[in-house]
This record gives sequence, structure tokens and C-alpha cells, in this order.
Amino acid sequence: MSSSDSEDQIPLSARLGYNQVATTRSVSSSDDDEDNVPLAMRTKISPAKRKNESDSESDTPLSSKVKPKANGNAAKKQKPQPKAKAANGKSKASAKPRVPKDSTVKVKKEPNTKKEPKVKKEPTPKSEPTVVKKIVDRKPLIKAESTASAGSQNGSEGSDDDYKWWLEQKDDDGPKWTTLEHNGVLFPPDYVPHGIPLVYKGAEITMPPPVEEVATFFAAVLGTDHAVNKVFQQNFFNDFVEIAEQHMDKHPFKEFKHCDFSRIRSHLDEQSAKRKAMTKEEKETQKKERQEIEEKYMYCTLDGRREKVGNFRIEPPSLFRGRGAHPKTGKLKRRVMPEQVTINIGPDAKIPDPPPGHRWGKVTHDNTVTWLATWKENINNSIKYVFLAAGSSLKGQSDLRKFEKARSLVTCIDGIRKQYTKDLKSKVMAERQRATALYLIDRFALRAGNEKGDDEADTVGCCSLRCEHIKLESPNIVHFDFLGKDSIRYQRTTEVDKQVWKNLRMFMRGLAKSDSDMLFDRLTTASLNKHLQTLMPGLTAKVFRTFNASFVFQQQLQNTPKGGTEAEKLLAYNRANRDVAVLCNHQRSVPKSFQNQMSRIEDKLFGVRYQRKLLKDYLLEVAPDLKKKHPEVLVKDIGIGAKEIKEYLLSVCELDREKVTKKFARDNEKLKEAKEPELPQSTLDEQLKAIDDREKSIKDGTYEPELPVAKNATTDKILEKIEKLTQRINSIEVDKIDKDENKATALSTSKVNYIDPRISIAWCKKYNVPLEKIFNKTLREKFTWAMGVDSEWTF
DNA sequence: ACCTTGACTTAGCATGGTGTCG
DNA sequence: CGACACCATGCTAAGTCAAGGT
Repeated sequence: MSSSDSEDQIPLSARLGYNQVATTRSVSSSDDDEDNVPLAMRTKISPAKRKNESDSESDTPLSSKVKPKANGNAAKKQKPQPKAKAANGKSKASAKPRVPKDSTVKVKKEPNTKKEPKVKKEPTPKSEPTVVKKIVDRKPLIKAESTASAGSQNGSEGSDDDYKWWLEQKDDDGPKWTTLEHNGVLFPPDYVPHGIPLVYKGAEITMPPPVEEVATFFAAVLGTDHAVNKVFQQNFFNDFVEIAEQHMDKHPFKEFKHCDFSRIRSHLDEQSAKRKAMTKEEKETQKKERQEIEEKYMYCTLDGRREKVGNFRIEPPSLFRGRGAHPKTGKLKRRVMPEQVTINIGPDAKIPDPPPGHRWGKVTHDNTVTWLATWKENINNSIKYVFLAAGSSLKGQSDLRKFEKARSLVTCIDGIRKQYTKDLKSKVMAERQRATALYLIDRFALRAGNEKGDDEADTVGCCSLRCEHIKLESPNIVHFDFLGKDSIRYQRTTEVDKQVWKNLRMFMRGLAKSDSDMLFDRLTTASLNKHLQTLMPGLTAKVFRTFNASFVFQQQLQNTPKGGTEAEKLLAYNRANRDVAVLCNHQRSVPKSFQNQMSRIEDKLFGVRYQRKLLKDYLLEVAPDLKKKHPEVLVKDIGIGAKEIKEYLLSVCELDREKVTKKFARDNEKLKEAKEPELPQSTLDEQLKAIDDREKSIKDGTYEPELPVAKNATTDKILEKIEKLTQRINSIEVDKIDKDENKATALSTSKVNYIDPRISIAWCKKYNVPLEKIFNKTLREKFTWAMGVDSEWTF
């Protein structure tokens, strides 16, 4: 069978017009032959033999090189025993030793060779925090622009804010800074006890503050899904009891189900109500106070320039809200003490004072990293950092680097696709799996998919897909259904390249594989990325996401109407954005009020169309001769029949009744406060009566609508009004479409992380759309480096 | 050669301020 | 002018990936 290119296309790429599988033809040997190979493998090899050789045809020359380390079969029991991956036979199918390229690749490692191996502890004065130094000499910048008054103590030079780092060539992997000054981190306030008891089996238990604090954490979560999640409850309760044991001589807490947090909850509700009820001034002062405290942490001085710090606040204690089915969800995240915090700062800078009575855990001077402070969190033992803000030069530089890397894929993507398309038929199983995975990553923007542990939520990416996550349907349909990052469901049915389909079928059928087995049992993210490095320096799996997102976006923007209104252009922009979001599977929960909002828009729309219809009818009546001059007046509106109008008018009555009643209550409330006589009930009754009358007249068809123009309006005036209404209708319709298409899709993630901002900026210039319409202040700050591109810039 | 750790990007959700609309 | 939707922003969890450690 000759595979036709078009057949191999997946819908998206077809729609987008960049064509990958033109490359399919490069494999000219008949598909059938290739197709048979895997089958032959399956039928020819005895199970016993396959155990070790399952990854390749045993009698091909290539296969002799393939020496799986461990029993590949044993490695298969995937999820049940995550550690089993250790046994994954790594067939180092050395198809082609690619030595030369490697040297380029290595470049990245250079700085680290420079890094002296983590100096443990320098001899430091006993009572002082350990100070670790690791200063890497700054490589001379291309433009020795270090205007940075390297020693500036107060870093108050605001004028440096417009330092344009993107105009100079920065070294990718040199030191990250030369001088660094900052004021450390801000700790959350101490717990303030409220003394409200927890009710346990009906008994009020007043707890010592540390115990009360934990109980209060749970009270705060009441009303959310967490509160009814059994794992969350149990994890919380275990830690709660532990704390209780530490702080109470005896306590009655035996089972979660006997705990009643409602009293504490009411207290919390009261507090937040109080906060809400504060006057503007009070809020204002409070805000000012807060800012005063935060001010010193907000900025640091990096190479003499003032830069914004991101998350200078130490994370407060709380119950861990793991996403999805996280085994540790609900566990107590403990308060972080200064003694656990490491401060990273310039060697000559003043070390910030730790909170009174405390010391820093450690102070380092490591200029190979960008963080200002770090600590270890107790839930997953992971490391938390204080970094600079997104708009800082350090972040900007790496952002630019990221997009430039993705951009360099543009020129070599054809070759890479050709290569992996060819490898889809490789005789070496590991290569075939790698090529197949790469195809999925490239076409469907899947994540790499690292292995995960038992103590994490069961989510997967490409390399960690299990057989249960895909279903095949002849001739070349694949159904994906799995939980990805953040336990977001990835569900998609799509056509794939025929060879990919065959490969998937083969991988799934592999020796006695079951649903819970790894689909790509010969593949790891590490091996995949290592391979990618040989194709292009710096290439990793995630680059494909960036590349495809930006590329698709640029393609789709070509649908912008040249002569359209701004709203139409923005719609085109948002649609392109949405295509990317869909590609990357960026979801959000449908807003609770969505249905409401939608029907309100529909009502609004109908109202305006109805008004227009009234005017049209009126015109036709008073000036029938206009028919000829203005045929548009004749155009009948669809969906505005007598029945619909009646429904609409009646619903308006309903709404009006509500409105009037509410307003009445509100007015009286005010009068009451002002100690003035309240309005009599009759006022409301009169209004309601008017509405009742209207309703009746609508029902019996005697209702006479008011025209939305003055009685004596000229025809021209009326035509003008009609035109205005038409515009309004169009704009509402545009809004409506946009809204509906957006309800479950998060556009921001791709905008912030995946789409090269230069595409958007060039688009704004080309179509004369103000940048504020698409980038909010945060985004504009984050992407200052991209502002200079002209309207013709392309990704 | 593996596993772990460290550093950094990517992710959705909660929330609180703000703009808009009647 | 208040209610309400909306949006920006903060927050921190959850990924990626390569160096380091064993």
C-alpha cells in the first residue's frame, strides 16, 4: 500500500498548513515489508527469547548490537511498581555514533566545570551562619557595558530601569550576576490564636495555639472539594493528631469524622466579612502598611541595577493542596524557620538581618544561580526558591533564549521530521519507539513525561504513557485519554501517520503487555533528550511545544481580516491564541456563572435586534418608498417572530419586577439609615402594577412598544439609528462567539509561556491594533525585550 | 549507569481590586 | 452608586532536564 501523504496528516497540521509528512516518502521501501517486520518479530521469537530481545528482530544484524541490560519484560509491570523502571532494558541501539556534534552540545556544561564542586563549609566563625562562596569570574561581556556601579550600596539608581539588556549579546552560560544585593525574605506573621474550640463528639475542645492553627487550616478548606476528599481528610488528621500529641497532655482525637470545625469556620467567615466591610480608608491604610513592610523586599540590586523580586514571601504553613489524586494531599505543610533558609547574595553585599532571635541556615555567594533564597519544603522534600520577577532581566534573557531556541527549530524541523519518519520503521525497537514518541510530541505537543513516584499523583506525559492511555481504531485513528500535568485530562481522537499507528499497535501488543504496562518500554526522557541533542544543540522535548505553539500561532494569525474592525481583528487574534491553547491542552474550569452570562448575552442580543426590527417596521410603514433606496431595510431578521418577541417581552417583565423590587428595598434601607421616613409600600405596588399591565397587554397582543427614537425623528435619523444598532448587534455577536469558544480554554498559559511575544507585537504593528488590547501590564513588562520588532518580523 | 537533586519553567486556581452597567 | 462580572495578580504545585552523587 502506498501511503498517501495526505492520509498521514493529522487534522490539525492539515489545517495549519505546515506539512510534516512530506517526509514519509523518504522511506521508499514498501510499507508492507516494514509493516511485516514487527509482526514477524512477534510471531517468530519465542517468548523466552523475547524476554531479552524483544526490542529487535533477533536475526537482523542490527539486533546483535542490542543488548538490553536487564530483563525487559520484568520492567513492564509499570505502574504497580514505579521503581521497576530501574529494570528497563536500555538498548543502546547505537545506530550511528555521532561524535562530532557532541562537542557543540557540551558547551552548555562548561560553566559547571568551572563551578568548584560545592564547597561544603568554609571555616567560619562558630556562631555565624555557614558561608559558602562560589563566585565565578564574569566573562567579559561583548559590550563591556557593566556600567553597573558594581558596589552601589543602596541601588537607588532608578534611571537604570531602562537598561536594554537585549541589545547586547549575553553569554548563555556565564555567571548570572556579578554583584547582588537584597534584603532577604519576608516571613509570614506568627499565628494569632482565636480560642474557638473544635467540637469533637459534641464536646468543645479548646486547643493550644499550635494545634488550633492546624484545625483552623482545615476549617478554612471547608466548602471546597478538599474538605470531602477522604485522602485529604486522613492526611490532615494524621498530622493534626501528631501536633496534638506534641502540644496537649491528652486529647480525645481519634477519628476525623467526629471533628466539627463549624465553629471555627464561622469565626473565619466573620473575619472575612469584617475585612470586606472595612471602609475604603481603612483598606487604604492597611494596604499602605503592608506595602511599607514589603517595600524593602520588593527589589534587589543586580549588577548595580534595581530589579524586581518575584516571590520574596516565605510560603506560609497550610494544608498541602495537591492536585488530582495526590497521595499526600492534606498533609501539614510546616512553618518555615529562618534556620532552614539559605540566603544567596553578593560577597560584598550586606547580609540581610534574620528575624530577631533567629539566624539564617546558610549564606552563599553563588553567582551561577539566579535565586536569592531557598528552603526545603517538608511535604515532598522539594526545594523552593525566591527568584526575580518575570519582568527582570535575568528572566527576560532566558525567555529570549528559549524562544530563539525554538525559533532555530524552524530551520531544521524538516530534517528532524524526515529523520524520525524514517526511524518509524527502524529495526531497532528503541529507535522505533523513540521516533514514534517524537512524532506524538511534535504533532500533539505532548510533554516529555518523566517517570513519577508512588507518592505523587498518577499523571503521565509522552514517554510515560501506558497502554491503557490509548485506544486504536482502524485504519489509523488513535484515542488518547490520560491525565497530564496538574491532572488535567488529555482527551483527543485523531488520525495519525499510518506507520505510527502500526507502531503503536505493535508496542501495545508486545509480549503479554497489559493495560498498566508502559507503551514505550524502551524509552526514557533522558534517552530521548540525548538523541535530540544530536539533532540540534540544546534541543529537548519541551522545545517542540514552544516551537509548535509559536508556529501555529503565527500561521493562524494570517486569518486576520485586513480591513476588519478592531473587534474582528481581536477575534482573529484570540482564535489563533485559542488554537494554540487547544493544541497544548490548556484548560480551565468552566466558570460557574457561564451559563448565566451566556443567556444574558443572548437576551441582550435579542433586545437590540428587536429594537432594530421595530425601527425597520416603522420605516417601512411611514416611508415605503425607502424600500428602493435602502433595500437593507427589507432584510428580515431571522429568529424574531411574534412568538420569540412575546417570550422576550415577558422575560423582560420578569426582570423588571425583580429590579423594581430590589431597588425599592435598597432605597428604603438607605432612608432607614438616614432616619428618614421610608417609602410607602404603595410606591412599589404602583410600579409593579404598571409591569403587570404591560404583561397583560403583551399577552393579549395589545402591547405597543416604544420606538427607540424620538417621535419626530427624520428618516435619515432613523436609518442612522438602525446602522448603529446593526453595529451593536455585530459586536455583541462577536463577543458571544468568542465567549462560548473560550469557556473551557485557558488562553493565558500559552500567551505567557509559549507564544513568542514578538509575533504578537509584530501583529499589532501590522494591523494597527494597540498592544494593550492583547497584553496587559504584566505581560508588557515581561516582554519589554520584544517590543522593538517591526511589523514584518517572523518567527 | 543509574538515581537523586537542584534549578528553573509551566500550570491552574483563589482572590481581591477594578471597571462596567443599569 | 452599588452589584456584579472580570481580570490581573499572587500563589504554589507540578512539570522539565541535566549535573552531581553513588
